[in-house]
Amino acid sequence: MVQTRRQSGKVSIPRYDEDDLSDEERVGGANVHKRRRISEFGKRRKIRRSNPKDGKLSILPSMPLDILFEDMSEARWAELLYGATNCHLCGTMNIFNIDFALRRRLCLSCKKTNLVYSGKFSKKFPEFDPVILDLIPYATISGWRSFQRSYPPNHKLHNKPPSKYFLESDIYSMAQTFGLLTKNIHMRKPGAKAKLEEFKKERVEFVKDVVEYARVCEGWAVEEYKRLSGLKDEVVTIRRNEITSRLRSLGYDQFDLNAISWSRHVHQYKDLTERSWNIMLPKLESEIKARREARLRAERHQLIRIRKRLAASAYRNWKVKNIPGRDWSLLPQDSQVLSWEGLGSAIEVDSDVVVGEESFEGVLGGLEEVIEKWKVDKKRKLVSLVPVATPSSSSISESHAQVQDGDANPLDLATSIFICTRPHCSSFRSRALQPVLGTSQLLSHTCPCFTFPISDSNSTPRVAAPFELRFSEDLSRVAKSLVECVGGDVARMTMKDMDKRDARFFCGACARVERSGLREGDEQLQDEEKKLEVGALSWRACINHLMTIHRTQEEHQELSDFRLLPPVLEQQAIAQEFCEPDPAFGQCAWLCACCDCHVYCRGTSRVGVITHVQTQHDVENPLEDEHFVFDSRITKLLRPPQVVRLDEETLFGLHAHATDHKKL
DNA sequence: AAGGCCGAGTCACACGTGAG
DNA sequence: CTCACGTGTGACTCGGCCTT
Repeated sequence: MVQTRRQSGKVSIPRYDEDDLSDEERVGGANVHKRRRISEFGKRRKIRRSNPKDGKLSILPSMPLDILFEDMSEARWAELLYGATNCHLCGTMNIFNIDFALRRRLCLSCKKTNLVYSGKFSKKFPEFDPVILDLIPYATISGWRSFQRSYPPNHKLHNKPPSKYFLESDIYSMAQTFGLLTKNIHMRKPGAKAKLEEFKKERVEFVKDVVEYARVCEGWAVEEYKRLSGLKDEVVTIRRNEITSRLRSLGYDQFDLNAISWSRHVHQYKDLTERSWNIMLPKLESEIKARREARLRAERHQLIRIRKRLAASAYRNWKVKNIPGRDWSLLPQDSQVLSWEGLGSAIEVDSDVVVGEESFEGVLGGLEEVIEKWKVDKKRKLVSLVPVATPSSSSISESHAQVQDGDANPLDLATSIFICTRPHCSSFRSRALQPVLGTSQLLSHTCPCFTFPISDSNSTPRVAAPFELRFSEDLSRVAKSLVECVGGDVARMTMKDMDKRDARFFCGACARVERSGLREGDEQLQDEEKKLEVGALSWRACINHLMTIHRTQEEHQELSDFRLLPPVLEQQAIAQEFCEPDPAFGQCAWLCACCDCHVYCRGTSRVGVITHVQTQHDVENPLEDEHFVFDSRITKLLRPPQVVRLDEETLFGLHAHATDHKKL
């Protein structure tokens, strides 16, 4: 709880005794001592007034005093309205809310402790007659709310009369008077009963009038507050206009003056003096300077954005003119090209130079050479990542970095499998890392691993994005075992060769799990039933199988446990595949041949690719195999493998192979 | 369920103070 | 005397709790 100044002992509690202070004394009567006490408190209250006459009785006519009560003179109203802003009960300062029904300034704290809610009266004062509540003026706002509760028109409590809160001292005082009158009745004093009835009637009338007049006064107070704040706004506006006109005459731009009009030096409820002007001027000037710089920065930023859009448009036109659509995916990203210094220097020229699309056309002439160099460098970097297996072991000692261009492209080897480890990379699918296979896929990989353009020694080195495209030794080893299974030359067999061979493998690890399941199941199984069911996997599906099924499991240890199916089963699986409709067919194995002819990318549906060709390449009636193609590699990767039955003999072969492998 | 009670947190503004 | 700045505190709001 916050301690008030009175509570902390800084302020003594003033007395506010209505009875011993006459109206005359309140507004300048003979009691100098009391007047000084009030005026001292008055000093602490500093409600700013533009006109020194404000706050005196001269403004009282604006108060609706047409209904004046005998118990409350004009002077006392003036004291209530414009007197000290201390709480009339505890003396706390800065109490601006006046309760017009109670005719007192009361702080929230006093309201909380001294107001009695009518609903609690009988419990709090069981010995008092509840009738007396009708004889006491009441507040309609408690100390817990600064407004009266109101309900929407359709609410059942919409017409509920406001809650009543009575001042505790009023209750005691009324109880005393009421008690006296009833006592007279008990004493059988003549006319006592009539006197009580008369008193009650008068008081009820009085309360009614007080409460009604309080509503009028509250309305006036709201209007008065509005009027005063309007005056205040006027003063603030005059000050602001004066300051801005002075600054304008000093040569400052209206743009920047608008920006500082809400500055705390400007937006103040104070008259502008020469002294304050001299003090604030240097501060304002530095503020204006900062604003102007910020504005110029923002304008420049906006200009650069517009120029970048123009440059991007010029680059696109250049691509259309010079690069066949199918090679676009091999080009650097637009953002990379925009930061290329050829375009960059045209974008960054001074703001007053007019830059149009044609400003970039001349520069773009030199772009092709830069891109060619970049592509060569990119390929060289990737090739350098492909390790060369030495004859003695499968460990990596050298790389293909020095391989002559005449040799077969190492990136196309079946064993050259890369993985992009960048989070949210487009090659991510179903949470498992997706391998990046083949030259075109590698070169069109969209992650900004390769800085463009390649930095020459004299240019400033750019901050490169972390290189996250990595040669995957694990997967490469698996691919190597697959190549060996089909009797291929690991150093020469390319991905295309593997696709052409189109062999079918099965996963040894999964087969062993299947076999142990059978063993535990029933010892009495027939020979036919002892046969294992395994999936017939293409070489690409093997890689996929490993990435999705075994990547997180312990079997991961036995990476290269894929085995070639016996020729009979292989033929059987291929035949089954041929007979059964491919569920992936028509779904997501279609590629655009216009922008991505030989480049692997995520396939889409047939309808999707047709729409793409129509909208992106302006082909009205796209033709299959000309504008879009079906990529069977994707279906082999995605479709569920055909199930073939493996006999014990092959399984023993598998077992022997595995133990042999371990011995080696 | 209505409606008052009550604590906690935030905001705006008046006051105190010291400098010029 | 005027002003800037820091501080104290009443006003206000919100939301949960309690009573009727």
